Amino acid sequence: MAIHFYNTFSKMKEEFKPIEPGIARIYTCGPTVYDYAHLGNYRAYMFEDLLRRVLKFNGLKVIQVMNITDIDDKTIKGSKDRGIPLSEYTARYIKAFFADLKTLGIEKAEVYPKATDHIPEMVSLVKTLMDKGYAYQGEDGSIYFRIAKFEPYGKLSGKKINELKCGYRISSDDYSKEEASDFALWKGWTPQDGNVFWETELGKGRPGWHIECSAMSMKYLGSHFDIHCGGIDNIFPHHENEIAQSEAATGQKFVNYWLHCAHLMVEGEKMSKSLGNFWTLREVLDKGYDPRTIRFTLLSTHYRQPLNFTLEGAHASKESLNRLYDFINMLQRVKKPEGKSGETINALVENTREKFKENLNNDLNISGAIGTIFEMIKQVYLISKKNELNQAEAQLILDLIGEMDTVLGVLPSKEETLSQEVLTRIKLREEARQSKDWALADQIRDELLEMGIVLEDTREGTIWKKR
RNA sequence: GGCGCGGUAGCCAAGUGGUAAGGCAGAGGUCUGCAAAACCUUUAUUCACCGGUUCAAAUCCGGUCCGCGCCUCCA
Repeated sequence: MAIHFYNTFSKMKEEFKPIEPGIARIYTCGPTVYDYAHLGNYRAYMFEDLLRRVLKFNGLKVIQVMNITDIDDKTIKGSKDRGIPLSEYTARYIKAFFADLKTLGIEKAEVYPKATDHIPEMVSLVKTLMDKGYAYQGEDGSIYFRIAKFEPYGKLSGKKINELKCGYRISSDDYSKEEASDFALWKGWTPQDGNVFWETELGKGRPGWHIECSAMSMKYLGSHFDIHCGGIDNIFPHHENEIAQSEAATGQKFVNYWLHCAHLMVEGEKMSKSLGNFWTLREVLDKGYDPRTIRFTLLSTHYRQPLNFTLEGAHASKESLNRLYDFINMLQRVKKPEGKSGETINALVENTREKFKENLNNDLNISGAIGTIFEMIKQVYLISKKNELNQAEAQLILDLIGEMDTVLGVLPSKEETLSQEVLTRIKLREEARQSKDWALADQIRDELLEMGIVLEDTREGTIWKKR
């Protein structure tokens, strides 16, 4: 089944054809580790997680590279303000970042290169650009990319250089450029940088922001690879600049498919640090939401739609997942050896699998894919209601859900257990119910509910679940 | 101003030519000792608005209104 993605470059949905059959090489713009990442950042990483999972679901091997930007104005400022070395300052945020990824169930990329570990690669790339006349050194010692020489500049973002508003953030280094829109490949050392600098063939200084992505993606994925992702705000200037640097240096096409996700909104505005309206993962978890609920919330809206994050929405996600979990519990309790649903279940499972995949392969239509799961749930409940479901069929459905969860990643990783003490209380309640001591039975049920354990009395006896 | 995305029920959200998925929330009912879960019924004669194309439009075309993003920190 063909996979289609919306390519920012062509502004159209295109069939995905990997350069090397069977392998998808992906570069995803990662975090700048000057602070804790916020939910908006994680929306982007969640989208990239979905992308890699869907590719794998289709049987492709994925090689994903995600950079860690550990050198820029903000990290330098942060380390100076705290009076600690840059690497020590960034280490805590790198650690927090990986911890959050784990919490959210985001699969690890194959490579997480740090900018500071790749200075030689960047220097070499800048030298190539200088040799080819695409870069020049300004009076301030910085090296700039000569946009005027790269004719296709603007082809990703649809911007024309002469129409760009002049930046309002004109700093002294702008007087060293030939054109205001030229961007820094290498920044000459200034006193503000303190002891953060590298002595290289380009002089004393540090890399510009964009060059790391070109140097590191080419190192790990080759000079021409399949997919490059990021937030929509990276289209310009970041990705535009990456194309310019990379293609000017190698003379070949940099990336085939550019995928960008829309922003996470909060009360109608994008969540960002500069607006001060951001929530970290920890803050949301502290409001009592399960990590899987947050994962599902971030995942369940199509990546090109702005996602308005609200507590009401998180609640809806939580209840949706509960419906799924209850359904799984029900299937696990089916013990009937015989049944007469036969063909119906087989057809339903096949059909659901097909539609699920079809939706995902249509530009990662996760909302549609999730819809197919809940449609199936309803159908299966109707069949089970008539007591026509047997154990083998229940297992078939459980297997399908397990398969689909390789994409969703919302099922609990291991079975939950109760303490002996709680099990004893449940047993006591059973006895109370036998002797129709409803007061005691209800009291125990309320007691356990306080502890987050829900009891349900079914035909086959009492079952429990954690909520 | 330039470029881009969008407006579908109380909320979230699929659906790109064939007669409105799904989730949450609400109401009534079945089941239950009571609950819970599940099921049934119910909640958009209609997809921002106005024209047009078509046998047929939420979907295509033109226009209008509104919201959001980017235009050198940003996921």
